[in-house]
Amino acid sequence: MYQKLYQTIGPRHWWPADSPFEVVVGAILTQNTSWKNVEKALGALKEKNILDPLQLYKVDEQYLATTITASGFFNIKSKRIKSFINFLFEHYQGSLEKMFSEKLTLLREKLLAINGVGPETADSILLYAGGKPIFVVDAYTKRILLRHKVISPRACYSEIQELFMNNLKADVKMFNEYHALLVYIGKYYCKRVPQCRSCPLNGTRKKSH
DNA sequence: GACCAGGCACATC
DNA sequence: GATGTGCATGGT
Repeated sequence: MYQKLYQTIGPRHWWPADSPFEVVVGAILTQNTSWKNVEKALGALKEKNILDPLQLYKVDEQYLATTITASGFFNIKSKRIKSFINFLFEHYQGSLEKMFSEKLTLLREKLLAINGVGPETADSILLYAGGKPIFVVDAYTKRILLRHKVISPRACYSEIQELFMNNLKADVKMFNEYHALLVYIGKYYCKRVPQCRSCPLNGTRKKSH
């Protein structure tokens, strides 16, 4: 799959960001959110000159929330960005470089312990900001593998991640491109299946309001 | 107006 | 442990 994708589409030059720190913030902002909206929020942070560890450490959580409204879930994401920043200062004097000098498995555990950082966010940070050999699994990855009947609908994150990592050599460049290519084709060719409006099973889920 | 987007935490059973 | 739900904006 990787060879075919890479040969036909070519390198994706991921992650789209000017710095490793921007990758970290983007990884939190993009949780269940389209990248277009994330770009707006990142632009607003740059506009206010607060897209760096120290500025975000000093900034008020409420002010941060109003700055990133375009990305949606802004109250919760403001809290999550603050959680990460506090972690960064508490353990690494606000330095991403120091953070990434930590042993990979230990750092992953520490990242997962931060409120608001789950497996995909942690792995995105490790691979795309830290250049660590870890495979990122996202909604597109799961959906594509599901359509190709490579995994079961019940497959969990670690199960899918191990499928890649146990069968491929730990190559940062390849992991980077592979995931980026999956997202690229997923956006165009592997959309969610539309629900059938007339199906009586629809509407069983309560509408939020 | 409904549906969707590069998740995650938490309540409830 | 599994399942359901809130979080929210902007594009189609």
